[in-house]
Amino acid sequence: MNIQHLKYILAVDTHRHFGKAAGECFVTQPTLSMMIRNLEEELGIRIFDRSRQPVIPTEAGEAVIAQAKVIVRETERLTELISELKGEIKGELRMGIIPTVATYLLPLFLNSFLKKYPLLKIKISELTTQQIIDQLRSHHLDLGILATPLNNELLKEQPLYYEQFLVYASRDEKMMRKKYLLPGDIDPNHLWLLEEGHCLRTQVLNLCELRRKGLKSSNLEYEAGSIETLKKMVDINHGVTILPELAINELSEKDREFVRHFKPPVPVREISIVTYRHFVKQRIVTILKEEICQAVPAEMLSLKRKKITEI
Amino acid sequence: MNIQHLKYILAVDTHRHFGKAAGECFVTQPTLSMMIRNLEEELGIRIFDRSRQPVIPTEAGEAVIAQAKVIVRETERLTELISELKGEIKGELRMGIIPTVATYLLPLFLNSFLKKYPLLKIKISELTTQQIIDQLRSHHLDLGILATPLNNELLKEQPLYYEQFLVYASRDEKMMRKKYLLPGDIDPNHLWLLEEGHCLRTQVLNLCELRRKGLKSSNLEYEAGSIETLKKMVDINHGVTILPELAINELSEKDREFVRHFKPPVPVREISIVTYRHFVKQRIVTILKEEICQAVPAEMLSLKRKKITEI
DNA sequence: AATTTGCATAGACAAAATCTATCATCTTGA
DNA sequence: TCAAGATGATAGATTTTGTCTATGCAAATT
Repeated sequence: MNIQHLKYILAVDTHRHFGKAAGECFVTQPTLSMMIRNLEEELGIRIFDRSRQPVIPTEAGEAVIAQAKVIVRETERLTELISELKGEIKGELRMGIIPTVATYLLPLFLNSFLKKYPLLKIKISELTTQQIIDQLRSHHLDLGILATPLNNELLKEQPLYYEQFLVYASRDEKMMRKKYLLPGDIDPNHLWLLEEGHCLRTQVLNLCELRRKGLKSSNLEYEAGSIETLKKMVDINHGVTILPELAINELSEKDREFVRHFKPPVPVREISIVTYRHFVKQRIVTILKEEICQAVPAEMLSLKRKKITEI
Repeated sequence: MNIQHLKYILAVDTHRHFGKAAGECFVTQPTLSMMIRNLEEELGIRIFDRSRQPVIPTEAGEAVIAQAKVIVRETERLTELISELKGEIKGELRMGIIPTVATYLLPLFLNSFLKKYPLLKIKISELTTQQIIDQLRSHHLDLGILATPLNNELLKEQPLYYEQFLVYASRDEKMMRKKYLLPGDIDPNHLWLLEEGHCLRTQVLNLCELRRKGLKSSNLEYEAGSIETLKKMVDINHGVTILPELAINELSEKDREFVRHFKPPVPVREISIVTYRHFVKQRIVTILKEEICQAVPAEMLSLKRKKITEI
């Protein structure tokens, strides 16, 4: 039994067809048939039932295929590891990123990063924090970029930057007369929030020490799906919202009039690269980290006069 | 790269000597040298530093060896799985068992079990509950026999039997005049306990609703290392102790005078076979379970008029 | 009945793994 | 210091394994 045998049975399992499976393995159909028959003889069990069309795995075959998948996956990890050890920056990097970071961070570094490492294929998915954690665990993602700390022993967090929360409000909000605000200055009944699932929503609730109950219900209940929408709600319907620093940087000169800072130590969210414990492409992560840290404003890299908001 | 290559590098890593490693792999030294050189060329990295004696892995080699171990281990699991699928009862079964069970349970089934399945090699270690859980997780054990429930999602528990707790006390204990006892009848200051680490100790403390504080300290502090010792302490120094049912079965006719039952529902401990989630030798476990259930008294198999004591 | 589809078989060939014999280098101790 | 021993590398022969092309056979389809 060798790894090739296992790849053959996985291909047949996938295609349920010897000819197509052979094509995927870049061998002829007789070769693949022979190899699988040899393996079945060596193991002493039948893996596929060829009497039915399309072929299906036997009951025993199902179990063997499941374990074969584990082995093939681990050999792939070995080749990734070796590529990593040789300092090669290539292959595939599957990245999960929370939406409230993605919109503003990706444009800052992605293009130059792709140009610098043309052999690296990057797959990005916008996901919630929980989805990222799940998919790191199931090996569907290599790394996540999200707000930390997560307090999960199986995950490794490498902080990237600390992003201020800022207040964006309409002119008629009382507090807008002050220069520096405290969380208590915000009227919870005028506060626009993101919809459930966004960790930014939870952080804003924590920051304002609200649990979102006992609030007066107005004639409009609306929970925004993006930061862009939050801002528009303030522009059109008045009220107040809390935006992350990178979103502010994109505002026009005129809109910045409606931004107020918190009083130091300013509340921030910690944005980190998160990987699973035994992750092998550590070098790629280091490079990615450097690239991002160069792309964001330098003052965001330190924690001076800042205070991390829990998720 | 194939599995054989990986086994070769693991052998060299183990022996730090090409000749000995070749012997372990049942090939000649030139074959092994050649294979490893081929692999190193294919991967493009040097795995062993042969300039030193004995040979040592390079830094990169250490990482490759670690991942190779994972792969080889998973292929071993595949062959175990296949053996299992073929209904063969052979190979190695590494079993962890808590001491308070081992002493009394093993003699009941082990000999006949070994005779029935001569191809099965059984390795038994007496370990604490925590050690068993750790070693199941690290794959150093295939299964554990211990008191449950453990409330651990990664582990699968298959209850074997429910073992009564019984009181063994010297004649001068007041409660010995009653026929059926309640936990409250036991004088905590006269109670002999096993040393820390035994789950039986914890269960006895739970049963008597003690946390072992606020007790008068006598001029003798002694925590026993085995049930046999507990009994002797009662015999010689008077007092009371709590023994599991199987230990009672071994007492002489005379000693049984000093045994009292609890009032129904009698407190019991649940003894189970515990395996790790993806364990493959499920059939062997089934057989073992049947064998044990035949060996213990039939009335221990049901939970009727019994109540499980938490650990 | 003829055709197509899908897997198995046979024989040839090429690649690989392994063997025996031998070499090169380094260490050790008389 | 130099021969002996230990250790790994190299060379060439041989066996084993993997793969190909060509073809066979059975079942499904037209």
